[in-house]
Amino acid sequence: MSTTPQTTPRRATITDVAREAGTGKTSISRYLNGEMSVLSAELRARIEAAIARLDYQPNQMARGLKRGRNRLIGMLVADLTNPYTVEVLQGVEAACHALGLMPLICHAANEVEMERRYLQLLTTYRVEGVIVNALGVREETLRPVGGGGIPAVLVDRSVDGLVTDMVGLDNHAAAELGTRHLLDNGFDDIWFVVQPFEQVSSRRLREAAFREAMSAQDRRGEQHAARGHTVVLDLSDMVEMERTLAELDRAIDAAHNVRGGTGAAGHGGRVALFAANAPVALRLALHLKTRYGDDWQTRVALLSIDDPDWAELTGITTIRQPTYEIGYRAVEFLHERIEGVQTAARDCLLPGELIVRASTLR
Amino acid sequence: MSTTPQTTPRRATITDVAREAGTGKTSISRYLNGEMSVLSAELRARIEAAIARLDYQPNQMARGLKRGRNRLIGMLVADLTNPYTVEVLQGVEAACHALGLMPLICHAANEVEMERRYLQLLTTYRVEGVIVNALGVREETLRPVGGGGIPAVLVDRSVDGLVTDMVGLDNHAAAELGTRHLLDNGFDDIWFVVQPFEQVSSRRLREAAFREAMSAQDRRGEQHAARGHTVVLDLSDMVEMERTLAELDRAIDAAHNVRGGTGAAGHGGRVALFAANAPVALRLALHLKTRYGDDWQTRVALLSIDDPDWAELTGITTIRQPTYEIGYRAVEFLHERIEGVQTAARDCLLPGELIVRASTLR
DNA sequence: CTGTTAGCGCGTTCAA
DNA sequence: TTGAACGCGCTAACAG
Repeated sequence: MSTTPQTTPRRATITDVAREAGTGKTSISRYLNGEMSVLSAELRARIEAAIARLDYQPNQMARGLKRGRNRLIGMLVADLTNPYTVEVLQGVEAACHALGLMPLICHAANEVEMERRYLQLLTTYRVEGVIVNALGVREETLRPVGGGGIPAVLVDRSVDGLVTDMVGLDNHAAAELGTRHLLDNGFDDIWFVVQPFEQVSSRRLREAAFREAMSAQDRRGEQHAARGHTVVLDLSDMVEMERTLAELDRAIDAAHNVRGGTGAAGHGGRVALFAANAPVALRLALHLKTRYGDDWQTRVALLSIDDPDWAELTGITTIRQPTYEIGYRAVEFLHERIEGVQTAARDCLLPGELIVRASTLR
Repeated sequence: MSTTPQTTPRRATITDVAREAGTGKTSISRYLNGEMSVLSAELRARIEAAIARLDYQPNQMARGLKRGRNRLIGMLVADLTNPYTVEVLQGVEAACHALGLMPLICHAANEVEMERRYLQLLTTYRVEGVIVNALGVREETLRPVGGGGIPAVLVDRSVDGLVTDMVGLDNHAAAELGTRHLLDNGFDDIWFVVQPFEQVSSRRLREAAFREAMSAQDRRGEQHAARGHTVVLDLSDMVEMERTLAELDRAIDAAHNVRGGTGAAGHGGRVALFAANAPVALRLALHLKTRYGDDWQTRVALLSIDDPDWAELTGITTIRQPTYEIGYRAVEFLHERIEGVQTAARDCLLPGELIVRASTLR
């Protein structure tokens, strides 16, 4: 059965259907748009038959060109590798489905240049709006978007100088939640590990909230104050990353021994790493496993924002983001803008949920 | 700085630019298409200025409508949750970039109905071709595609009765590779765990190759023959899944005790589970962890086709698919078809790579 | 070198 | 109820 795939036999157009049905294009158009009340049953039947016979499917491009709207929206994501992104996408798709929109997914693969190109492309294809979860966009890149250009909604991160709707995690509350959890469980040293801030506002916000929660603890006058540190880990630069991890190792060693411990598990200060997101957490877990072996969790506790599916398997505590809802809300916002809503730019901050697992319990 | 996002001020068209530059549309069109040699330097400068002043961006929809090609291809995927899919996507994107194509990603989220809708939509948007990695499509669904319709390339799975190019893993070799590895490492009982076959050819092929490799072992007359079993695990039906897992548990218990062992680790028959893909492997790992605790790997070995990032963390042996290349090749095939290549339908089977980790070593 | 003309496939008056 | 004619934004064929 190795038939040769044959060449495409030019699709039928509305004109073909009109001729086949022995009528004009207008009637076909009306039929397609459901204006049945304006068509005699007889003509409708003929049109139906003609369409079926020709296997006709209206050209959406042409329709869009005509009516000036194509029901297309762009979804620009920075990293599909991050489970967070895929989960948000589910919400986006569900909402689009409900609202009659069609999402075009564009994956920048963490490359700023790609991002720029896709944004350009979405613009020239005249999508009605875009949802952007981007890495390095600055205000200029998004110029054609938001304010003066097509409607835009930002997800997870805001862009300096760009006034648009934004929806994402309540980063402040989430980081505070995680930090409090670690403090309540008696950790002595906590490292907040985050990727280079760059233009990503959520990273900065999470780190700031972490530091704030750590100093709030000081002022509360707990019996012994825990120490907080921030480490910036660049996942895209192997060499730099290894260097940072080695440095972290030394610091952890020092913390383990500071309270006169022998260095064995549970004898020195208790150490926790607070990963700002799942990719960081994964990298840390892999590193810790390499360094301490399979029972690395007895030496260092790991807590992460994001709840990738391996978290359950590894038993690390996480703060799960309401990803589905984030995506859903983003589309709702965008839809309102497309429909012409003119209110001031809105922020929608959704709460994270602490999922306690074995890793952070005493 | 809570400025109100203002309404879209109608984008400039080619006519606007022509007027602004004091010339005709044709010249603008020529400029846009890089036919510089046919334009006086003076006119070109005026056009350039006009374009900049109006921030003009050509409408791709209109262009596509005119020239009959829009450089768009559809990428229909069944499940973005599966890391395999995302990895393939990377290859697809790279190839598209290189060939000047624009991939529209459509995510069916494992729903056959979604799949149908997206396929329909891609068709009506007149994409030049589609890459399909689908769940339940049958020949009818893909009718508009492949043979008589727009060019199509299948990824990972073929569809009965549909004659098109296909690219994916060499399932037979991969399953055999995994099975041989388990046999060589002295496992006594091996369960091949796979999702319901449905229309997914790769599942069937892998299972068949597993069984074949198991019986080939018999004929080789090894000192003691291992027993092979197949389990179908439906991840989408929680109740059914739990039932199947409980059954599997009992069978494993029996195997553990069969050689007079006490049931303690390492005393009975050695047991391995061979997961047909990553989602199955994850589900199995979670279950085993629940049942046996953190040291579940001392009781049961896990091997999986697909190499998700938690595999390294958990230390399970895997067979990594050449995902990037699969995606890249798929686009190359499709591109050839779009350009009119007429050869018979081709199959491209790429080899998997065995990555041995602690889980399956004696 | 440049502009005019005629569509691409479709929706929308407007008159019949 | 029906259909002819015009135009959406753009490209291509043909003059000048």
